[in-house]
Amino acid sequence: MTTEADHVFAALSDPTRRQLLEWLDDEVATATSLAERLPISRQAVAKHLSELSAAGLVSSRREGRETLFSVDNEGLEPASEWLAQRAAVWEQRLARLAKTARSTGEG
Amino acid sequence: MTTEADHVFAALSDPTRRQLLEWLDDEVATATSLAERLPISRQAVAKHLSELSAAGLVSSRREGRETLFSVDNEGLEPASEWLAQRAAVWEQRLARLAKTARSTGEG
DNA sequence: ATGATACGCAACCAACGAGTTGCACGTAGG
DNA sequence: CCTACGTGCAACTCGTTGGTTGCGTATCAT
Repeated sequence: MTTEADHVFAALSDPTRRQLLEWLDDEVATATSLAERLPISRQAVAKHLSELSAAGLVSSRREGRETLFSVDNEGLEPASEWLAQRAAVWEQRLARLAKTARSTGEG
Repeated sequence: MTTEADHVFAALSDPTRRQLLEWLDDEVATATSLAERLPISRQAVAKHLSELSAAGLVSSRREGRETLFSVDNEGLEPASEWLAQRAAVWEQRLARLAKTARSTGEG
Protein backbone atom coordinates (compact mmCIF):
# COMPACT_ATOMS: atom_id res chain seq x y z
CA MET A 1 0.00 0.00 0.00
CA THR A 2 1.81 3.10 -1.22
CA THR A 3 0.39 6.04 0.65
CA GLU A 4 1.22 9.69 1.32
CA ALA A 5 3.22 8.71 4.36
CA ASP A 6 5.85 7.30 2.01
CA HIS A 7 6.66 10.67 0.53
CA VAL A 8 6.46 12.53 3.81
CA PHE A 9 8.79 10.13 5.62
CA ALA A 10 11.14 10.03 2.64
CA ALA A 11 11.19 13.83 2.51
CA LEU A 12 12.02 13.99 6.22
CA SER A 13 14.77 11.40 5.98
CA ASP A 14 17.19 13.95 4.53
CA PRO A 15 18.82 16.32 7.04
CA THR A 16 19.10 19.06 4.41
CA ARG A 17 15.37 18.93 3.84
CA ARG A 18 14.61 18.99 7.56
CA GLN A 19 16.92 21.98 7.85
CA LEU A 20 15.05 23.71 5.05
CA LEU A 21 11.75 23.09 6.81
CA GLU A 22 13.11 24.54 10.03
CA TRP A 23 14.34 27.64 8.22
CA LEU A 24 11.06 28.04 6.39
CA ASP A 25 9.26 27.96 9.72
CA ASP A 26 10.81 31.32 10.47
CA GLU A 27 10.52 33.00 7.09
CA VAL A 28 9.48 32.81 3.50
CA ALA A 29 12.53 32.41 1.27
CA THR A 30 13.79 31.70 -2.23
CA ALA A 31 15.87 28.73 -3.34
CA THR A 32 18.79 31.07 -4.00
CA SER A 33 18.77 32.64 -0.52
CA LEU A 34 18.50 29.20 1.09
CA ALA A 35 21.35 27.86 -1.02
CA GLU A 36 23.63 30.64 0.24
CA ARG A 37 23.52 29.10 3.72
CA LEU A 38 24.23 25.60 2.45
CA PRO A 39 27.31 24.01 0.89
CA ILE A 40 25.33 22.93 -2.18
CA SER A 41 24.16 24.55 -5.37
CA ARG A 42 20.92 26.44 -5.94
CA GLN A 43 19.66 23.67 -8.21
CA ALA A 44 20.25 21.08 -5.54
CA VAL A 45 18.19 23.18 -3.12
CA ALA A 46 15.53 23.64 -5.79
CA LYS A 47 15.32 19.87 -6.15
CA HIS A 48 14.93 19.44 -2.41
CA LEU A 49 12.21 22.08 -2.36
CA SER A 50 10.51 20.33 -5.25
CA GLU A 51 10.48 17.09 -3.31
CA LEU A 52 9.19 18.83 -0.20
CA SER A 53 6.49 20.37 -2.34
CA ALA A 54 5.54 16.99 -3.81
CA ALA A 55 5.24 15.66 -0.27
CA GLY A 56 2.91 18.55 0.61
CA LEU A 57 5.33 20.07 3.10
CA VAL A 58 5.98 23.38 1.38
CA SER A 59 4.18 25.55 -1.11
CA SER A 60 5.48 28.24 -3.42
CA ARG A 61 4.24 31.40 -5.09
CA ARG A 62 5.89 33.39 -7.82
CA GLU A 63 6.54 37.06 -7.15
CA GLY A 64 8.24 38.89 -9.99
CA ARG A 65 11.41 37.02 -10.77
CA GLU A 66 11.46 35.31 -7.40
CA THR A 67 9.80 32.11 -6.24
CA LEU A 68 8.92 32.31 -2.56
CA PHE A 69 8.71 29.09 -0.60
CA SER A 70 6.74 28.75 2.61
CA VAL A 71 6.20 25.85 4.97
CA ASP A 72 3.02 23.77 5.02
CA ASN A 73 3.04 22.09 8.40
CA GLU A 74 -0.29 20.37 7.80
CA GLY A 75 1.59 18.15 5.40
CA LEU A 76 3.23 16.46 8.36
CA GLU A 77 -0.04 14.88 9.39
CA PRO A 78 0.25 11.57 7.51
CA ALA A 79 3.58 10.93 9.20
CA SER A 80 2.58 12.04 12.68
CA GLU A 81 -0.67 10.12 12.36
CA TRP A 82 1.16 6.91 11.63
CA LEU A 83 3.55 7.51 14.50
CA ALA A 84 0.69 8.37 16.84
CA GLN A 85 -1.03 5.14 15.94
CA ARG A 86 2.16 3.16 16.66
CA ALA A 87 2.54 4.98 19.95
CA ALA A 88 -1.08 4.23 20.75
CA VAL A 89 -0.59 0.52 20.18
CA TRP A 90 2.53 0.67 22.26
CA GLU A 91 0.95 2.53 25.19
CA GLN A 92 -2.14 0.36 25.04
CA ARG A 93 0.10 -2.66 25.28
CA LEU A 94 1.87 -1.20 28.29
CA ALA A 95 -1.46 -0.40 29.92
CA ARG A 96 -2.71 -3.92 29.33
CA LEU A 97 0.49 -5.29 30.74
CA ALA A 98 0.15 -3.13 33.83
CA LYS A 99 -3.46 -4.22 34.21
CA THR A 100 -2.50 -7.87 33.93
CA ALA A 101 0.29 -7.37 36.44
CA ARG A 102 -2.15 -5.71 38.81
CA SER A 103 -4.82 -8.38 38.47
CA THR A 104 -2.38 -11.26 38.79
CA GLY A 105 -0.64 -9.51 41.66
CA GLU A 106 -3.81 -8.61 43.56
CA GLY A 107 -6.10 -11.45 42.52
CA MET B 1 24.05 17.26 10.88
CA THR B 2 23.42 13.57 10.38
CA THR B 3 21.42 12.33 13.32
CA GLU B 4 19.39 9.27 14.34
CA ALA B 5 16.28 10.81 12.90
CA ASP B 6 17.74 10.23 9.44
CA HIS B 7 17.71 6.48 9.79
CA VAL B 8 14.36 6.36 11.54
CA PHE B 9 12.61 8.47 8.91
CA ALA B 10 14.36 6.57 6.12
CA ALA B 11 13.32 3.27 7.66
CA LEU B 12 9.72 4.45 7.89
CA SER B 13 9.63 5.74 4.32
CA ASP B 14 9.25 2.21 2.94
CA PRO B 15 5.74 0.74 3.09
CA THR B 16 7.11 -2.80 3.40
CA ARG B 17 9.07 -1.81 6.49
CA ARG B 18 6.07 -0.06 8.03
CA GLN B 19 4.07 -3.22 7.35
CA LEU B 20 6.73 -5.31 9.07
CA LEU B 21 6.61 -3.03 12.10
CA GLU B 22 2.84 -3.34 12.28
CA TRP B 23 3.06 -7.12 12.10
CA LEU B 24 5.78 -7.24 14.70
CA ASP B 25 3.57 -5.22 17.03
CA ASP B 26 1.33 -8.27 17.28
CA GLU B 27 3.91 -11.03 17.45
CA VAL B 28 7.53 -12.05 17.42
CA ALA B 29 8.45 -13.55 14.06
CA THR B 30 11.25 -14.80 11.84
CA ALA B 31 12.32 -13.36 8.51
CA THR B 32 11.11 -16.52 6.79
CA SER B 33 7.61 -16.41 8.29
CA LEU B 34 7.30 -12.71 7.45
CA ALA B 35 8.47 -13.30 3.89
CA GLU B 36 5.69 -15.85 3.39
CA ARG B 37 3.12 -13.06 3.65
CA LEU B 38 4.98 -10.80 1.24
CA PRO B 39 5.63 -11.01 -2.50
CA ILE B 40 9.38 -10.75 -1.96
CA SER B 41 12.17 -13.14 -1.01
CA ARG B 42 13.34 -13.99 2.50
CA GLN B 43 16.63 -12.19 1.89
CA ALA B 44 14.80 -9.03 0.90
CA VAL B 45 12.87 -9.19 4.17
CA ALA B 46 16.07 -9.88 6.07
CA LYS B 47 17.57 -6.75 4.58
CA HIS B 48 14.56 -4.70 5.63
CA LEU B 49 14.78 -6.13 9.14
CA SER B 50 18.47 -5.32 9.20
CA GLU B 51 17.75 -1.72 8.31
CA LEU B 52 14.99 -1.53 10.91
CA SER B 53 17.43 -2.93 13.43
CA ALA B 54 20.08 -0.36 12.48
CA ALA B 55 17.46 2.35 13.01
CA GLY B 56 16.71 0.95 16.46
CA LEU B 57 13.16 -0.03 15.57
CA VAL B 58 13.44 -3.79 16.00
CA SER B 59 15.70 -6.13 17.91
CA SER B 60 16.44 -9.80 17.39
CA ARG B 61 17.46 -12.81 19.41
CA ARG B 62 18.70 -16.13 18.17
CA GLU B 63 16.81 -19.22 19.27
CA GLY B 64 18.13 -22.49 17.92
CA ARG B 65 18.21 -22.15 14.17
CA GLU B 66 15.68 -19.33 14.19
CA THR B 67 16.19 -15.60 14.56
CA LEU B 68 13.21 -13.99 16.28
CA PHE B 69 12.50 -10.33 15.57
CA SER B 70 10.52 -8.11 17.89
CA VAL B 71 9.50 -4.47 17.69
CA ASP B 72 11.25 -1.72 19.61
CA ASN B 73 8.81 1.14 19.65
CA GLU B 74 11.08 3.36 21.70
CA GLY B 75 13.15 3.68 18.56
CA LEU B 76 10.43 5.88 17.10
CA GLU B 77 11.24 8.65 19.52
CA PRO B 78 13.78 10.60 17.45
CA ALA B 79 11.23 10.87 14.67
CA SER B 80 8.23 11.67 16.82
CA GLU B 81 10.30 14.16 18.78
CA TRP B 82 11.21 16.05 15.66
CA LEU B 83 7.61 16.03 14.49
CA ALA B 84 6.38 17.14 17.89
CA GLN B 85 8.77 20.05 17.84
CA ARG B 86 7.53 21.08 14.39
CA ALA B 87 3.97 20.85 15.64
CA ALA B 88 4.87 22.93 18.66
CA VAL B 89 6.41 25.67 16.55
CA TRP B 90 3.40 25.59 14.32
CA GLU B 91 0.83 25.84 17.12
CA GLN B 92 2.82 28.51 18.86
CA ARG B 93 2.82 30.46 15.65
CA LEU B 94 -0.92 30.08 15.31
CA ALA B 95 -1.41 31.16 18.90
CA ARG B 96 0.74 34.23 18.34
CA LEU B 97 -1.18 34.98 15.18
CA ALA B 98 -4.47 34.70 17.04
CA LYS B 99 -3.16 36.97 19.77
CA THR B 100 -2.04 39.57 17.24
CA ALA B 101 -5.37 39.37 15.50
CA ARG B 102 -7.15 39.89 18.80
CA SER B 103 -5.00 42.82 19.87
CA THR B 104 -5.18 44.56 16.50
CA GLY B 105 -8.87 43.80 16.23
CA GLU B 106 -9.81 44.91 19.74
CA GLY B 107 -7.11 47.49 20.42
C1' DA C 1 18.97 48.24 -25.18
C1' DT C 2 22.09 46.07 -21.92
C1' DG C 3 23.62 43.80 -18.05
C1' DA C 4 22.70 41.54 -13.85
C1' DT C 5 19.63 38.59 -11.36
C1' DA C 6 16.57 34.63 -10.48
C1' DC C 7 14.65 31.00 -12.34
C1' DG C 8 13.57 26.27 -14.77
C1' DC C 9 14.95 22.41 -17.60
C1' DA C 10 18.00 18.79 -19.18
C1' DA C 11 22.07 15.94 -19.24
C1' DC C 12 25.20 13.73 -16.74
C1' DC C 13 27.52 11.19 -12.76
C1' DA C 14 28.45 8.57 -8.45
C1' DA C 15 26.26 6.43 -4.72
C1' DC C 16 22.59 4.09 -2.70
C1' DG C 17 18.38 1.12 -2.24
C1' DA C 18 15.44 -2.70 -3.17
C1' DG C 19 15.41 -6.69 -5.18
C1' DT C 20 17.30 -11.08 -6.99
C1' DT C 21 20.18 -15.61 -7.07
C1' DG C 22 23.64 -18.70 -5.42
C1' DC C 23 26.15 -20.76 -1.85
C1' DA C 24 28.01 -22.09 2.60
C1' DC C 25 27.22 -22.83 7.55
C1' DG C 26 24.78 -24.18 11.84
C1' DT C 27 20.82 -26.83 13.87
C1' DA C 28 16.91 -30.21 14.39
C1' DG C 29 15.14 -34.63 13.58
C1' DG C 30 14.45 -39.36 11.27
C1' DC D 1 24.89 -40.05 9.55
C1' DC D 2 22.14 -37.70 6.47
C1' DT D 3 18.53 -34.76 5.16
C1' DA D 4 15.85 -30.80 5.62
C1' DC D 5 15.37 -26.32 7.42
C1' DG D 6 16.69 -21.59 8.65
C1' DT D 7 20.05 -18.34 8.40
C1' DG D 8 23.85 -15.23 6.79
C1' DC D 9 26.97 -13.51 3.30
C1' DA D 10 28.34 -12.08 -1.32
C1' DA D 11 27.64 -10.80 -6.08
C1' DC D 12 24.88 -8.86 -9.34
C1' DT D 13 21.06 -5.98 -11.65
C1' DC D 14 18.33 -1.91 -12.01
C1' DG D 15 15.97 2.15 -10.68
C1' DT D 16 16.31 6.24 -7.69
C1' DT D 17 18.59 10.04 -5.48
C1' DG D 18 21.59 13.83 -4.32
C1' DG D 19 24.67 16.28 -6.53
C1' DT D 20 26.87 18.72 -10.46
C1' DT D 21 27.20 21.76 -14.88
C1' DG D 22 25.41 24.08 -18.85
C1' DC D 23 21.95 26.57 -21.14
C1' DG D 24 17.80 29.23 -22.20
C1' DT D 25 14.45 32.53 -20.50
C1' DA D 26 12.00 36.00 -17.80
C1' DT D 27 12.41 40.11 -14.90
C1' DC D 28 14.38 44.29 -12.91
C1' DA D 29 17.41 48.36 -13.06
C1' DT D 30 20.49 51.45 -15.49
